[in-house]
Amino acid sequence: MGHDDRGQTPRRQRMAPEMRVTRLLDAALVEFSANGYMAATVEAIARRAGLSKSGFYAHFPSKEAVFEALLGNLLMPRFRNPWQALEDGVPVREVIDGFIDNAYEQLLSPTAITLLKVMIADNKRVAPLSQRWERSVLGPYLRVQQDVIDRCVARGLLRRNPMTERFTMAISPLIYMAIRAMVLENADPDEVARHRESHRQLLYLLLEP
Amino acid sequence: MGHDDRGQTPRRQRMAPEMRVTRLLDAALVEFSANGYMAATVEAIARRAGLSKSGFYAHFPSKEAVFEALLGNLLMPRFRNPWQALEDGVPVREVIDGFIDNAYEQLLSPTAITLLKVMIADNKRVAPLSQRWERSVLGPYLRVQQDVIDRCVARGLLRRNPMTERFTMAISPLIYMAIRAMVLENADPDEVARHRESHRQLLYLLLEP
Amino acid sequence: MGHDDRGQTPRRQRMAPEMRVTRLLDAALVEFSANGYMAATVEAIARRAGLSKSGFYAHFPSKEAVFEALLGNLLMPRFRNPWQALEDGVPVREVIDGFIDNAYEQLLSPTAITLLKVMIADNKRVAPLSQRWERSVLGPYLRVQQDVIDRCVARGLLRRNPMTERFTMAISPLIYMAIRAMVLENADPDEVARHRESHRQLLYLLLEP
Amino acid sequence: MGHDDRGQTPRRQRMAPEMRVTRLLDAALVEFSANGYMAATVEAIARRAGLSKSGFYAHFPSKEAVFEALLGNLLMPRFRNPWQALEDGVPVREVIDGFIDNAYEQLLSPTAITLLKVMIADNKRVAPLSQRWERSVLGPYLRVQQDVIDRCVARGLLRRNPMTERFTMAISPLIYMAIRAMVLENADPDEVARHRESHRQLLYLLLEP
DNA sequence: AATGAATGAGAGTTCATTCAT
DNA sequence: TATGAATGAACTCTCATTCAT
Repeated sequence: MGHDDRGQTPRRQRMAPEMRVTRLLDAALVEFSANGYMAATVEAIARRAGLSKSGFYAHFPSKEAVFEALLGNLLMPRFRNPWQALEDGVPVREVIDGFIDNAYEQLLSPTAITLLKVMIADNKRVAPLSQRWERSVLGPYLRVQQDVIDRCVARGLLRRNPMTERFTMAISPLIYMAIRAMVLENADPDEVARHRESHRQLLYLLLEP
Repeated sequence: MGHDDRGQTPRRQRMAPEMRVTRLLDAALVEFSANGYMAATVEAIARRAGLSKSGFYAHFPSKEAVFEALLGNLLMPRFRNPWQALEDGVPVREVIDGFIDNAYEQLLSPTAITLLKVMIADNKRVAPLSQRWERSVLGPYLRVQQDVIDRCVARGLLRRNPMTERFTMAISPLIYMAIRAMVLENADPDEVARHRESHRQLLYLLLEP
Repeated sequence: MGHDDRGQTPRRQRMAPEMRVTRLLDAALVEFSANGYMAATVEAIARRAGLSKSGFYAHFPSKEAVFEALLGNLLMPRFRNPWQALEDGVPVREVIDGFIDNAYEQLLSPTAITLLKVMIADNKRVAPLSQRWERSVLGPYLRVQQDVIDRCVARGLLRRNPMTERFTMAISPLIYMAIRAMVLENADPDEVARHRESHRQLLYLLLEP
Repeated sequence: MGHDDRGQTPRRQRMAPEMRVTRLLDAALVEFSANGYMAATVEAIARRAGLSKSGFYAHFPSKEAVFEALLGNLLMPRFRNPWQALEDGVPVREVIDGFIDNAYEQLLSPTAITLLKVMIADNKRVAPLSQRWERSVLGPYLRVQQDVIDRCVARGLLRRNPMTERFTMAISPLIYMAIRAMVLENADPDEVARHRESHRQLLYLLLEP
C-alpha cells in the first residue's frame, strides 16, 4: 500500500560493521561504568549506539559478550616504561616529570577510572579476565619495571631505599587519587593538582641519588 | 520414599528481632559485596540469614532499606589517631609501628574491603551517603590528623618533607593494597606482608627526624 | 528480666468475644466498601477493630468468612411495607410521605450504599448469596408489596396505571440517586433533596385516585 | 513421549499493534468487569488477548494504563438526544418509542453494564475520570435535555408535571434494571421486556399532553 | 484470646533473548 | 543488517494464613 515516508521514525541506519561494533563498545563502556554490569541494559547500550535492541544481537551474541570484548580491549594497553630512559642518561628529574605527567593523565582518565570501577564492581564476572590480565600484562610489566629500577640503583642512578626496593610504592599516591575519584565522583581538580605536586616532590626526594 | 528426616529444613526458626536484623545485615553485607546492589537478591539475603523471602520484609521495608541501614552502620566507625601519641613523647618508631599494624588490619579487613567495594560499585546509590560521610567523618578526621602532623613537624618531632606536608601520601601504599585485594580477590598474604614491611620502612625513613 | 511497662505499645486489650466480632464486622464493612473485597486487607480490618492481624483469626477462620458473615447480616434486614397502612384507612399522601422519607433514609444510608457497592463490585463472590437473598428476601417482599398495591387499586384506594401495575417503578428514582451516590461519591445534598421532592410529587400525581 | 503436536499452543502469534491493543482492551474490559481492578491480573488479560504476560507490556506500560485507556474509550460515547425531534413535529409516542428502545439497548448492553460496574467497584481509582466525565459529558448532556423538555412543555408539546420538571426521573426505571442486571447477573429477559413495556406506558401517560 | 515472627503463593514489572518480517 | 513483537525467567514486594509464645 505504499505507506509514505515522511518518516518520524529514524530510518534504518546502515553502517559498516566495524563502525557499529566500535559504537557499541563505546556505548557499553558508558553504560557499564554508570552502574555496573547488572544495571546496564542491552536496550540502553543499543540505543546509545543508535541501534535497536535486536540490532545489538546482530553484532554480539549476548550482553556478557560485549562485556568481555570491552574488557579485552581495555586491558590490552601498551604501558610505557619511562624509567628505561634513565639508563640512556636522561636526568632523574626529567624522567620523574614524564612519569608523573603520563601516569596521572592515564590513570585518572575517564576510561581508566571506568575500567577500574568495573573491575571492582563486577569482580565476580571480571575475575578470570583480571587474573589473566594480572598474570600476563600487569605482573610482567611491574617486574620489568622493578628490574630496571634495580639496575639503576646498582649503577647509582637512583637511591637505594624502601621505595626503590619495592617500586609499586612509587605509584600508590596516584592510586589513592583514583579511588577518591571513584568514590567521590566529582573530585576537586585543584586538590588533584596539589596532590600531584606533592607526589612529584616526594619522588624527587626519594629517587635522586 | 523413606528419605530420612534429620531435619535439614528446621522450619520456622523464631528469633529475637535484633538478632534477626543483625543476621540480615551481615547477610546483606556478604551479598551486596559479592556483586553489588543490583545483583544481590532479597531471596539470597533472606536465605543467608535463615529466613524466607517474605520474612525479610518483616524487618526491612525494602531492599533499598537494608542497603542504607548497612551503609549507615559501616560508615560510622571510630578512627583512631595514633599520631597524637607523638606529642606525649612516644617514640616515632613505636607510633609508626602502631599505625601500620592498625591501619593494615582495619583497611584490609573483609568488612572494610567490602564497604569500599560497595561504595565504588554502587556509586550512584551510595553517592549521597558517601558525600555526607566524606564531609562529616573522613574529611574532618584527615584535617585533624594533618594538624597533629604539622604541630609535630613544627616541634621537630617529625621531618619536614612532601610526605609530612600532605600526609595522605603516607597511607597511599595501603590503599594500593586494598585495591589489589578488591580486584584480585585472593591476595597472596606474603606479598601483603612484604609490602607492609616496605611501607613501614619507608615511613621510618621519611618521618624520623 | 522484667522489662518495664512504660508501654508505648497498646497493651493486649481483652474484650468480650461478641463485642470483638461486632467491631470486626464494622471494620470489615468499612474496608470492603472502600475498594472492594480484593483491596481490603485482613491487616487493615484487624487494625481498625483494634486487633492484630492474627487476632482476627481468633474470630474468623478467613477473610472470606468475614465477608460472608457481613453480607449475611446486612442482607437480613426487616423491610417495612408502609402501603399496608392504606388498607387501614391512612390517607394516601401520608403513606407516600412515610414511604419516601423512610426509603430515602434507608437506601441512601452509608451502610446500604456500601452494601450495594459490594454486591456490585464483588459480584462473582457475592453471587450465590445475592441469588439466595433475591429469592428469599427481596423477591417475596416485592411480591407482597405488589399484592397490597393491587388490592388497593381494586378497592379504589390507588389509581390504576403503569406504575401501580408494576410497582417497582415507584422506587426507581431512588435507585437512580443511589447509583449517583456510588459513582460520584460526594453527592450534593440539595440536589438529593430536590430530587426527592420531585419524586414525592410524582407519586402524589400517579397514586392518588 | 509421543504426545501429538497438533499445535495447541501456536507460539508467538505476531499481530499488528492496533489489533493487539484492541484485543487487549477487550480482554481488559472482560477481566476488570468480572471482579474489578484489583482482582484482574495482567496475566489473565494478556492470555485472553492471546499474549504472554510480558507481551502485555509491549503495548501498555502498566496495568493502570490499560485501565485508563479503557475508561477513556468507554466514557467517550455519543449520546443521542431524541427529544429534540419533538420540536420538529415528530409525534410524542414515536419519540418515546425511539427513546425507550435506544436507551434500553444502550444501557443494558454488556459494555455499558460493565462500565458502570467498574465505575462503582473501582470508585477510588475511577473517581477523577468519572468526575471529569460527569462534568463535561453527562452533566451538560442532561442539562441540554432538560432545556429541550422545558421548551416542549412551554409549547404545549409535553405535559407539565414532576417528571417533565425533573426529567432524569424519566430514565430512572431503566437504571433500576441496570442495577438489577449488575447484581443478579443473569437477568430474566422476559422480566426485562415487561419492565420496559411498563416504562413505555408510564411515559405515554405522563408525557402526552 | 492475643501477638509478632514466619511462610508460600502469587502479583506487577523488567529484561536478556528469540523470532518473523 | 535491522526491527519490533513476543517470550520466559527472575526480581521486588504483598498478603492471607500459620505457628510459637
